[in-house]
Amino acid sequence: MEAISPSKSLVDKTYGALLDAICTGEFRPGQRLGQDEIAERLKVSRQPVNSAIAMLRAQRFVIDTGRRGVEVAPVDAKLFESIYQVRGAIEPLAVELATPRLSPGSITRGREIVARGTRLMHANDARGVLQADIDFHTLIYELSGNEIITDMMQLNWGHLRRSMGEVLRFPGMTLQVWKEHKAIFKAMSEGSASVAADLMRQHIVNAPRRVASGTAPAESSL
Amino acid sequence: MEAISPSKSLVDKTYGALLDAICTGEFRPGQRLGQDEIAERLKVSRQPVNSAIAMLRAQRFVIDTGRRGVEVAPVDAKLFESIYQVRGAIEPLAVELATPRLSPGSITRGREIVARGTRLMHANDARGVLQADIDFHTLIYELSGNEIITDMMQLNWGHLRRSMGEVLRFPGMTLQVWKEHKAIFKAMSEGSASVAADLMRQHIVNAPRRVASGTAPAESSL
DNA sequence: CTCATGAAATTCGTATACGAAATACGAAAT
DNA sequence: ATTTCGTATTTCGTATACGAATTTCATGAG
Repeated sequence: MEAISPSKSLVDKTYGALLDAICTGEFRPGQRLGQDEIAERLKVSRQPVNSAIAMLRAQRFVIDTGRRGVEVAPVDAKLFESIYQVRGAIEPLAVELATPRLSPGSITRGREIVARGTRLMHANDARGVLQADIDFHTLIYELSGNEIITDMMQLNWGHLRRSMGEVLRFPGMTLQVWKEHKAIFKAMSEGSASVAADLMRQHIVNAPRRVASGTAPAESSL
Repeated sequence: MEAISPSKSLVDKTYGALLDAICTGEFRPGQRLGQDEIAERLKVSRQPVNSAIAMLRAQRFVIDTGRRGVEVAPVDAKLFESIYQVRGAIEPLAVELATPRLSPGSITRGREIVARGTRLMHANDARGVLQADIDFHTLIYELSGNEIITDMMQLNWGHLRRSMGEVLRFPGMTLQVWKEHKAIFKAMSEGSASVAADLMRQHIVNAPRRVASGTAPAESSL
């Protein structure tokens, strides 16, 4: 027998809906979030909306205006940089931990994700590519067996998706990304933990440069 | 004129009270948390309690029983290990980032914390020493200028405080800790970022061993 | 005596209600 | 015309109310 209907609470569903709207850019940075309006749109009462907003505030997806209510946090270049500094430390660790724990099944899964990402990239499906990117890294987090990494990075990907939203219009620039993903996973499959970790380190160093050059070639970058 | 009373919301105050009770061990692991009971004790309605519990659940301080309500999450050795794996990657990074940003004022603050920790340790004030430990590392997080690090580690310290609660009865074992803190901060003050980072790395490697040997000398450790 | 069954009591999730605080708007005074 | 003050309206935070689901306890059958 299986558990029936996960049927999450309205708070969780509201939280998910708001987070998604923020990350996809449906809610613009700086936009004010009115509880009544959200409650009406999602067909729930204000109570779950209030709880969800409290969680989003604790995670810096919305900020207090000091006055009344909250607004969507700005897409902060400084936050983006902070996340990549952290990723530079965490992702190689995740690779190191995950490599000796790879099972045949997870190797298959990883290859599938890489194949899917590569295919969607050639199909210019930017949104699908981003999802595959998230899936690839999340697989490694989970294989690491370190739930703190999984939790932390899931939050961070929420912030990253916001920044990436601006980048989605520049497909093709992710070509190199999936070559690197493939190389990383190959090294992991062969049990070369430290090699894979180094490749991942370089991958994370390269990533923000690609984003910066893709979005604002003239700017001084970050 | 100054701004008066920040006057946090009841949700925040309730969250803080519950988190504190969990971290200090006033609420034992596995203990069921009834909303009515908490609301009555804190003299608030169930509504802020409900919101606060939703946040604590998202942060794994309480877990769903699958049945009714939530209970305090067990103090998990696996979680403890996970946090130290993450700290091993993050703390040296924080030191690297913080070192070139040290101001004369922050150097003074750091020395004060080290002096206080050392003093309280000799006074066998275990709780004060733990607070100084948190203060020391938090200072570095903040000096790093990376708000992601600050946020992540503040959550992790919540979990760590729970494990440490068991260790507080073994003062004296922290003697080496404050020698290392002093050395780390000395290297930082001299601008030797990589040296300080290496010292921090070693500090984090040593820490869980001290805890394990202090609490359960017979056990196989973690 | 043990286990199953059902009703009563708890307790949670969510909706609604209410009071307080802030904003918006208009009128009056300079 | 601009600014200032007062009032009306909006909106949030919190309290209370209500329905659903689960637990508990008692009663009865095996």
